[in-house]
Amino acid sequence: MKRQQILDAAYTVFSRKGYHCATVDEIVALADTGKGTVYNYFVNKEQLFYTLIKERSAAFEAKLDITASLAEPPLSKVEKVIKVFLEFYTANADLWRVLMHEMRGLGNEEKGLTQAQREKYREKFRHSISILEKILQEGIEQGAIRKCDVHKAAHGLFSVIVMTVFQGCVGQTADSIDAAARSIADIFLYGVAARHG
Amino acid sequence: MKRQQILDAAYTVFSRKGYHCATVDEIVALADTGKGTVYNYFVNKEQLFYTLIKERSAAFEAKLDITASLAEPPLSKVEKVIKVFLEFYTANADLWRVLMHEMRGLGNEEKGLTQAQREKYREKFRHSISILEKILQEGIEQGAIRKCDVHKAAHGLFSVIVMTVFQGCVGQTADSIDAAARSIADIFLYGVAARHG
Amino acid sequence: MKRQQILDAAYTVFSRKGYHCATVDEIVALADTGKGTVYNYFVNKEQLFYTLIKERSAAFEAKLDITASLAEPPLSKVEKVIKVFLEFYTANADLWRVLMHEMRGLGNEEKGLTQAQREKYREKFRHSISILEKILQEGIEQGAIRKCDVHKAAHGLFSVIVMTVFQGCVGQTADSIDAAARSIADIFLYGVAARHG
Amino acid sequence: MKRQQILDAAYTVFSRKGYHCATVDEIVALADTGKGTVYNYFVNKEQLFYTLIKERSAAFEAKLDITASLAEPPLSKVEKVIKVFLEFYTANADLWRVLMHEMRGLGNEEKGLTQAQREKYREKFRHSISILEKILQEGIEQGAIRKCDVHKAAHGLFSVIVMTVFQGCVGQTADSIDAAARSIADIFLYGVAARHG
DNA sequence: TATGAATGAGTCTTCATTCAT
DNA sequence: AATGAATGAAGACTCATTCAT
Repeated sequence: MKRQQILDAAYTVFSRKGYHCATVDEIVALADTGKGTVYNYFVNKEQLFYTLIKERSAAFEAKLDITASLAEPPLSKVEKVIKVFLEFYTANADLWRVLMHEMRGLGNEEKGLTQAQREKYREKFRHSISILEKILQEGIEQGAIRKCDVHKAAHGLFSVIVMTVFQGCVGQTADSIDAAARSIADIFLYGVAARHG
Repeated sequence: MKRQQILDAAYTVFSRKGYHCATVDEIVALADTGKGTVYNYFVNKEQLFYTLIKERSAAFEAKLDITASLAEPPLSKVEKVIKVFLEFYTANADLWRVLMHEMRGLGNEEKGLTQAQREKYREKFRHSISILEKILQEGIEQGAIRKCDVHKAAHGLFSVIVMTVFQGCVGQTADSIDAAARSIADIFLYGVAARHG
Repeated sequence: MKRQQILDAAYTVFSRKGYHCATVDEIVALADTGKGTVYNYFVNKEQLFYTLIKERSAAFEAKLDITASLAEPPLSKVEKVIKVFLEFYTANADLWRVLMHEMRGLGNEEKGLTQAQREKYREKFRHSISILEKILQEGIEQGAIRKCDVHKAAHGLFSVIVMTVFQGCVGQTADSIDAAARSIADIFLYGVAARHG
Repeated sequence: MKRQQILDAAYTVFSRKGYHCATVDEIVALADTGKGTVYNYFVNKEQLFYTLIKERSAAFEAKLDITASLAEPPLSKVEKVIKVFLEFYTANADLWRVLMHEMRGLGNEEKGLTQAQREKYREKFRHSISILEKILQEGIEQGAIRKCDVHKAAHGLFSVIVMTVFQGCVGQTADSIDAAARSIADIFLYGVAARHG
């Protein structure tokens, strides 16, 4: 119970302040617990952050895998999977923004995240993108998507999704997410160029 | 001279460590100067960071404006402007990643950047995106680009460019940038959907 | 307990060095504690100083009020109250000298004391002097003291007391204080001029 | 010429900020000169301060000596000498307040003033007080002043003068100074006690 | 298990002083 | 003589982490 309180508080504080500006003191105050308690459940600030990310993304990753393996026409599957992404990212936009920043840090091992830790985070993103690749590849094989570098295309799609969210272009309502998913899918699939003929 | 040494060192350290983990001590060590010297030229760490951003982006912004006002077919102008973006962002990827993170309201007013300061940074991005909008709008008027929400489309394009760079998908060579620009323009303009007829 | 150790050390260091030259490091060393501990109990150096003043003067102020309200002949009450002042000021001469210096608007708002803080300190002195005024006024009403501007006279008396202490003219022994009190009272009440008649 | 500009600026800044909060930068800015120039004329901040004190008090000390050796009735000589004090101290109140504070510092030799330096300052005050003693002693010998500890009495008188000034009870006009001198002389000579008979 | 007082390494920033021009 | 860029020692304050209760 205390553990969950701490994780919830950590979610709020990390989201608001970023990894470095978030202080254990603030998390503790919000979690209504003692500072020592945090260190009973988590070995340090970094591992608290990691645990938070892991637990928050678990359900999303499961849903992503399921969506990818549905039997469905490629183009509509693309839109569906975009929606799954948007649902998760809009709900966790702030925390994930923080995560994406911290992942970079070629910084020293002392501050910021450990190199090893960072690799774990990166793996998560790679997994997500590989799902998109798989779907695109499927589409190509079925002739619904034109031949292209699926890796780059998947990356591009992922980027647009993430940026759309991070730029605050999507609301949190189901409708808003639906509309954004359609809009992204439309541009991604058909481009912005005028079609002649 | 010392001023430039400091700015160069700051570029390296901020890029590697991010704004918070970068220490003045490290910048000073790399710049091969005394700590006091930094404070002779810059009022504090934040203003050093800001100056860095401003000086690094000046040439880029000028070039962007010029490119936007060239008389040229819309579609090829899109590709050209994408190239301008890519050239700048690949050369400054790490620092801009840091900037984009700090710009978010994260962190308290004390640490991190001032609210007022952040607004200045945001203005830079707004300007870049407005250039894209202008070009797209031009394309629509000339019938080269299909009607769409230019603001959203510009945002999307900007996002793809930035993300492409930040994901490390582009090398620093002119060839690599050319290829990436073409690839982004291609997907952005024509989408990934197979064209039938 | 640590709190008291810190206050005791702060008393010594502030008394010896003055507000500005006193360093937290030195206080910490003397208090035999860690630097962070100081900041657990006091928000900053200034508030540590203020707390010190407040706690040290509390007992004195209480005693002053009591002495002022005793039923006693005015002239002997004047001597008594002078003694109360001397007892306190001789015991805290160094720290109070520091306080009186800092109270002046000297120094910028950043360093030194806040304007607001200074006002609090000044209030303490105003209170002390008003007690003297009250006693002198009483004396005038009872015909024991000749009519004069009580505010100025109280100020003058206060000044003599404080200066006597600050000039180091009084020892710490009860006898020394008694003698000084009598001497001050004598000159203040009867002047130094020879009386003819 | 530069030398005098620096001394004038130093007077202003030391008076306003106190010894420690005054910065060489500020003095230099006010003196409209270069920082190095200060160190051409004065060996360091402390010696600049000392020089300032010395030059400012020279005329006063001369006048004091003259006044003391005038052939004049003791009581009126007391009032005259009080006036000399008041004239000087009201004109230099802020700087002398600063001086009196710095003189104390039992502080370390590093910051604040040197022990040796402090002794020089103290000597100045001792001299002033000894003048008062001399006048009082003269008065006693001539029967105008009742027998008392002249050292203590001189100290007391000096204290009242200084405090009167420091408390801001005296204006800078000749009239204000005259009035204050008479008032101090009156209380000092005749006391505040009612005279019966 | 829960707590929070204690800690000190690490950070930014200031400022008197020097010295080459 | 005049200058001001360069310097670094020193100081206030923060915060993740520990450990005794």
